[in-house]
Amino acid sequence: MSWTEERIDQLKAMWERGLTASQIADELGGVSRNAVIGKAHRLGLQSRPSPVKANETPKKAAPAPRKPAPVATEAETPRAAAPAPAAAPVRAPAPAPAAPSAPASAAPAEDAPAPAPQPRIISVGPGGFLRQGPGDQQAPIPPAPPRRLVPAKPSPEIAGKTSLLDLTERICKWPMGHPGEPDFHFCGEAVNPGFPYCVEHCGRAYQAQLPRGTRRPPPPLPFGGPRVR
DNA sequence: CCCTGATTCGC
DNA sequence: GCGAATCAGG
Repeated sequence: MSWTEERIDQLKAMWERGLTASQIADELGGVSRNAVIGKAHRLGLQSRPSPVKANETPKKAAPAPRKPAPVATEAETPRAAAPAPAAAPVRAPAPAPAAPSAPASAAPAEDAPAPAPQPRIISVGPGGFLRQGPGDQQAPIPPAPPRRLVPAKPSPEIAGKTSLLDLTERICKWPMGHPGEPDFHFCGEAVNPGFPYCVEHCGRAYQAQLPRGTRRPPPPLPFGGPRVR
């Protein structure tokens, strides 16, 4: 597979929607998770909260000398120049713990040496909209209407259920409900190793065939029959 | 173990 | 440019 313009668009959209690289990968198909990540980086899409990127401590030597430098001879250049330890990157979090009993209008503290620039206090209203003060209107708000290439919301009934997108090789794919119904989803249990279903549903799916003539209630099947749950 | 994203580096 | 291999945190 190659990165056609269309596939790149999908990648961008999904990446920006916060889907994981894995999800994106098997959604696009034909590419690996790594390919997706690699492409994303090359595209300049960058990092959403990465689990492994939290700390930026420049301590210690190179973290991953992938190439174990070919046998360094003793003639190794004497290294004495220690790179400047880089002054602490002045981070200005200014959490501004609003003192409960201190009305903001109170003493302006005339001699306050460093009245840390009070961070804009914004709040999030219902629907995720940012509330802003009257004077806060920031003109250029280009919320770049990202084209939804995929349904934005799965419908509330599905929330918390195992949807098609959640299926992996180790998730039970036994359908719950009927396809097309609003609450149709999948079992989602851990799979019975080597099977597409969990143990319970393997029991339903795989039943030894008894000799002909033996009257038995037909085994409940995933589809077709009356509701199976 | 599983997952995640980041990075490196041979192709 | 691509992506497997590897690293590293959760």
